[in-house]
Amino acid sequence: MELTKIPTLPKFTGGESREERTLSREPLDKSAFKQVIRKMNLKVTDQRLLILSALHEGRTHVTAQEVYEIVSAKDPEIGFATVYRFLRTLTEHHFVTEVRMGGLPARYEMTPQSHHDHLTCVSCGKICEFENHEIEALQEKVASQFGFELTSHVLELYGVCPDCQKRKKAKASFGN
Amino acid sequence: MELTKIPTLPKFTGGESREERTLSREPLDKSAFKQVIRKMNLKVTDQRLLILSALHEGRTHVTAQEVYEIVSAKDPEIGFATVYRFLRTLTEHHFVTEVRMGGLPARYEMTPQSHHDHLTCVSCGKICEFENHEIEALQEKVASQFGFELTSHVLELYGVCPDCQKRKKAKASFGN
DNA sequence: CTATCAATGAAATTCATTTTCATTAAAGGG
DNA sequence: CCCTTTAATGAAAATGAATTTCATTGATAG
Repeated sequence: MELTKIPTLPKFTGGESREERTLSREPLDKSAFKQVIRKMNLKVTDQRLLILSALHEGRTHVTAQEVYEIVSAKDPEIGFATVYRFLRTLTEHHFVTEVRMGGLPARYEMTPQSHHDHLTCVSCGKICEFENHEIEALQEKVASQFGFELTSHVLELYGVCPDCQKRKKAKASFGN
Repeated sequence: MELTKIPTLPKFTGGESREERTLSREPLDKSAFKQVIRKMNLKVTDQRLLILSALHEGRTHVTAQEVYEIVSAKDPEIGFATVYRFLRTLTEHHFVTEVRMGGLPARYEMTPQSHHDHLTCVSCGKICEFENHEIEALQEKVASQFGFELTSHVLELYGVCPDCQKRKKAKASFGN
């Protein structure tokens, strides 16, 4: 029986301030980014290198606007459309994954090596990532029962995080 | 062990033309719609009754634009904003469920009595509905492991439907 | 029947996203 | 290294869904 993978400290990637963890990936140098761009048959430009490094070093789940602000700090000449276009291209080539919730602006993250889904607090916006092979297996099973070849899925759980549960209880008792 | 519920005929709700099945609910009369509106502490208007009947009789997963066109046919005076506003209100009160896929316009359906998730064909847009209690149970488990109280979830599976698989194979062999 | 206040319709607005187009610059061959 | 080709860029305009505004209309309680 496969167990749900639970990190020793829940990966709360965010909080009231919408801060998220910074990624601690192995440092990818410029030439690695160039490889990525060349794999897509695109020309290597400073703008694209900047965007990739922003995605790589920055926090996960950034909006296009946020990426634009990050790269603008290093090169004020860079255009918004360039960021948008490249994010779309990266998404189409699956180097980046687009996450959309409700009608909010799309958020982007480097496509994670190990697939994960999201558990989001409806009260404060915290995002926990999780991975559950049992659920994945059942999804495959459902698809195959309908004769589908599964290509991808979106699983977003919404709930109230422990902190917000406490906060609500505190407020409730204060109110009485 | 709970089995995935599979209808005798897969509920293919759509096809190339984006047609979807019409619902065969027990006929709700006007007074039932009035009840729904009154439950929300809203005033009963002809427009709202029209919108409800369009949602009830029409196909599932309609866009606001489609609802507008349906009700326009019966009452050309009706405004787009009225449709939008009422769909939002219905959604907030959980009488209607909003489904968003990618950046496409939101689609609405009467909130299903038995919860179901969607299996969508990325090639032709067909939507199959399914229900899997094992997956639901595992979702609860994951949430509780993070200390969350689960309030809702979105599970969308994407794949290639049997028809499109055949079509692609046919095209491939024709090409050689 | 009348007053009150929500609901409506038309149009304007917002905001994310996408496209246009003139200019700039990457990459490959000489 | 220079030139040519063609893609990439940046600014601005365009698009399109969603939302809001506001003057008018109409539902409902008394």
